Amino acid sequence: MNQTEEKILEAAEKVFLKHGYDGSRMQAIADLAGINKAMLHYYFRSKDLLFERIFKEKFSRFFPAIEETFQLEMHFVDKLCIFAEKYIDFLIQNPYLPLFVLNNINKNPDFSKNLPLNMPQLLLQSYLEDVEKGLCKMHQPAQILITVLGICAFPFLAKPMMTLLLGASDEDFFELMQQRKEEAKKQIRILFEV
Amino acid sequence: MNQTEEKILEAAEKVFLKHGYDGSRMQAIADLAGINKAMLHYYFRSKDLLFERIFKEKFSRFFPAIEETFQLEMHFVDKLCIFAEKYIDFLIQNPYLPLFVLNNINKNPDFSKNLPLNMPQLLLQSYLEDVEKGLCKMHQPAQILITVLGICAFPFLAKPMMTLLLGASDEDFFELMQQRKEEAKKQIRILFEV
DNA sequence: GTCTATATCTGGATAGAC
DNA sequence: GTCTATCCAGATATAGAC
Repeated sequence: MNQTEEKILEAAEKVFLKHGYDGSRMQAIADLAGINKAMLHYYFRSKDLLFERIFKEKFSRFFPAIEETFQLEMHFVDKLCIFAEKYIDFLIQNPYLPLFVLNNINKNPDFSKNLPLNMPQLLLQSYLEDVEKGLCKMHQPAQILITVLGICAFPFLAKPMMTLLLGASDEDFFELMQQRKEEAKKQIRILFEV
Repeated sequence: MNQTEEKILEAAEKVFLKHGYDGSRMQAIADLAGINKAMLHYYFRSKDLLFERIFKEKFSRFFPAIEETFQLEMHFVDKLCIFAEKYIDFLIQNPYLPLFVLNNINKNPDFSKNLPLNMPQLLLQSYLEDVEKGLCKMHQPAQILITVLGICAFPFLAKPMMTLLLGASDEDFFELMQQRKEEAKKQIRILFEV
């Protein structure tokens, strides 16, 4: 991959993440990359393909490295806590990611194959073991998944609303997210630990 | 407001909510309303103004009728529970609303005036009273706000992801949301009640 | 108020020189 | 590989008849 291609990808990522597919202009990407519009087509043929390239990469990163976490030898709730902390740290670095992924996930119907579909399985298995041992409260697995992801990801989805509601600056928000890591772990323990 | 105008608004709402501003076509709105494209401009001048009309209405409804709930005479946690149940019911009727509002909230910078900015105040006041009485656990108010809204709204933001991850149908999802009401109340009590 | 026809412009994509 | 110039479809918006 040469330098021009990389510059394009970098620019496309920024523009698409901020404005979405429909709101993005090839001209804007070219300008940001400091090259000509024709180059975009030379390297990626079409807007569609360029977008798909960006989306697939972002999508795969949105589904966090949950597998490695859940293969560790520890209690289910401890795994959830480790996951939450790592995930929030990741989202602090990529605050636009959740909204971008959720907006576009339904547009391309053939992304199922990229999905870590064993993720719910891994989670479920680890969960059931600890329920049996009496280490973990009984919940509906789907609700646990929603709840934990929500605790971590919702603040980033709601960032513009929150800064407005609370009259907070960007710095305030990121400070709040630093604290959110401890808050998340506390909540997870209260909710799921026996 | 005559019948044509209403049909347009109805159609515009559906199209904008589903495709967003950039992804929506005036032609699509006209088709859905069963009228001509020119009529849209006759009644609303431009796409921008039509969109703004829809967004403002949706935006004001996204901020739930929290005021009336929080003026009731009861404990803070009970208020949260009532709010959660009402709000999830509302979102079941308007599942696209959260994503739509969060996507566009940053685009129009002058919506601050429409904001129920006394909402955090009302919440805070009720909260502090009960903390003092020892009825409610100590938390950071901003974290409470994020958490409660997240418990209710995140599932709807994540709907496409969830149905994909869980291999669920639309019916399954709405069934899950019905159960979410009880789950939400349970979680709120565990998290915030002494 | 409602329609058809049309003007105008924007933006993705291509041709072709270098 | 990189650029300039250009094509062309599609979208908003308007003109003008009825």
